[in-house]
This record gives sequence, structure tokens and C-alpha cells, in this order.
Amino acid sequence: MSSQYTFIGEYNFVVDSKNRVNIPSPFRQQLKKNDKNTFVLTRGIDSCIWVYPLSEWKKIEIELNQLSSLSTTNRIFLRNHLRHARMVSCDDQGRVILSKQLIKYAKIVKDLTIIGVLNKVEIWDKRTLIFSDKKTVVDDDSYEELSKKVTV
Amino acid sequence: MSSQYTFIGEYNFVVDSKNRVNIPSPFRQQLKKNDKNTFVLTRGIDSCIWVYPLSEWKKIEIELNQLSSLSTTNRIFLRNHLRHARMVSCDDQGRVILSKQLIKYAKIVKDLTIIGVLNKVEIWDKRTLIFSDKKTVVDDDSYEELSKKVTV
DNA sequence: AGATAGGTGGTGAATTGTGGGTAATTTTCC
DNA sequence: GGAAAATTACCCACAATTCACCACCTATCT
Repeated sequence: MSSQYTFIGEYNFVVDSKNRVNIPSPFRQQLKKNDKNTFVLTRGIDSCIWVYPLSEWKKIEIELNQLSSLSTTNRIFLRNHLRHARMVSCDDQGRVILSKQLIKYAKIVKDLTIIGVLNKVEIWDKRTLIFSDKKTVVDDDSYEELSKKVTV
Repeated sequence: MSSQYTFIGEYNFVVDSKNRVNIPSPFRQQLKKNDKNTFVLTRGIDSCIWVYPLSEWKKIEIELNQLSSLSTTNRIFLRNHLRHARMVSCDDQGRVILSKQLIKYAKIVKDLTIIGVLNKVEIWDKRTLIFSDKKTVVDDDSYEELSKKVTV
């Protein structure tokens, strides 16, 4: 699915004593008016926090709404994905507040690395990301698989 | 079916001696005027209480009305979900009262975890949810299947 | 140097979660 | 039917947290 956002690049920030994190200014400048400086934060699949502009989150929500709660798998899936999500707004300085749960999940201490990944933004604990980098040497087969889908 | 509500996130609360439970403020703030601070509480399919804003419940009612009472499964399903349903309103502090049957069903003691699941809210006994978490390791195939349908 | 923009720290006011009291209402029981 | 008991509705209160700003520092550009 195509996104109206192009979040790219990497930025270093700190989280303050009130769990506030600055959203990189180049990302904020892209925000459409109807997103009203609002983001949805969720657990990433890796040890990071995913940040969606409201309109991008709405796209996901449409898909999630298709899942009937009569299916046990669906209920568990929805619960586990949504319970860690949170809707937040920027303050005048462009910061959002991270919930304690998300901070714990992403093992966030103080120094962060924030990465743009096209339609969403990833917030990493700096050290966790460095450590994660070493592990993520993707095997050749996976790349081969990807190459069938993506034309780089 | 799409919902006009986006209940997401997890909150910890307590139920007091009068069986009152606070609806998380972010959820209450979303309430439309025509829902008049009114919710419908029912037994969840798991050991929890489902909380629907009035207008969302009306949509469920429409669907339930489609079910033929000629089917035994349908009759039992309808009975079990409707007999414990109850319409309640918030007090000035944003709390609703839980019926004894629902408290018993959800094994509620004091500490609660409240989870937003898009169009409805789940009220769990904190310990019951933790216990449930351990059991609900959905097999990988089901998740794999889901991931093909949902782009998170 | 001055101006501007971006990042970080702090503060007072407002909100929120929780507890309690009392009067009205409903239910129970004889 | 009517009294007693339980439940509910509608208040007030208060501590803790959160929110909306303000202030300052730093780097960059003119």
C-alpha cells in the first residue's frame, strides 16, 4: 500500500525524565493538517517502538476491523497488538510521551536512535539498536526471496 | 464493519467497594454526544467483560437480529450473550457499575486491566489476564495465516 | 553579531483516579 | 401491602499525575 509520507534518515535524541521524546523536525514538517500532530505508538516487531501518523494508522485499523472477534486467534491477535498501542499528540516543542510499557518493551534508557521507515518511524534505544545490528545479518536465501518482490 | 471509535491501549485500575470501575479517560473523551455516556456491558467470549458504547452495540444488535433462531447454536449464542448484557451510564467521575454476575464471570477481585480493542473495551481481572496470556500461545500457523491478510 | 530554528528542562494549572457520604430508588421478605 | 434492606444516583473531596506552556541553550546561517 502506498503512503503519503516519506520518513527517511536517522536521528539521535534523548528521552527526558518525563518520558518525552522529540519527533525529528523533518518528520513533523511532513505532517498533514488532518493528522493534527497526532501519532499512534505501538510495539514494533523488533525491540523498538513504531510511530504512525494518525492517517497511516487508520489504514491499519481498517484492516484490523475486518477481523471477527468470534475467532479465538483473531481476538488474541487484536488484543496483543492493540493493548500496547497509544495515541499521542505533540506538545509545542514537537515531543510525544512514551508510555512506561513501551519504554520497558524497547528497553529504553536515555539515548535513542530514531529511524524513518517510509510510512512509519522507529524509536530505538541506541545501545539496543547497535546490538541488534550485529545480529541482523540476513542470510542470503531471505534476500533472494525478497528480490522476487522488490526491485531495488 | 468499521467503527467510529478507536479504543486502543492498556490501563490498570481498581474496582472499588461499590463495584465501580473507571472507564479510561482517553476512551471517554472519544464518546459521541448521542452515546450519552452510556455503555452496554456483556460477557466477553474470554473471561472478561466487553464494553460497547451504545451506538456500537446497536450495530451488534443488527447483526444478531440476522441470526435465525432455528439454529440451536444461534439460540444458545444469543441467549448467553444477551442474558448478561446490561446498559449502564457513567457517573460524574466517569465510572460504571459492574453487576455481580459479570464480576463473578470475569473473576474480578480488585486489580483490573482494561484494554481497548477498537470498537469495544475489555475489562479483565489483572491476574486472570496474566494467566490467560500464558495459555494463549496461538500456534504459529494461525498467526502466519493472519499475517497474510493484515499489513501491520 | 544577530536572527532563526531546533532540542531539552522546568513549572503551575488542569485533569484524572479513587474514596466517601447521603438521599432516592429498588428489591426482599414477612 | 408495607417495612427493612440493599442498591443506585448524585454529590463532594483530594492526592497524584498529566498537560500546556514558558524559558533557555546551542548550532547554523546571513
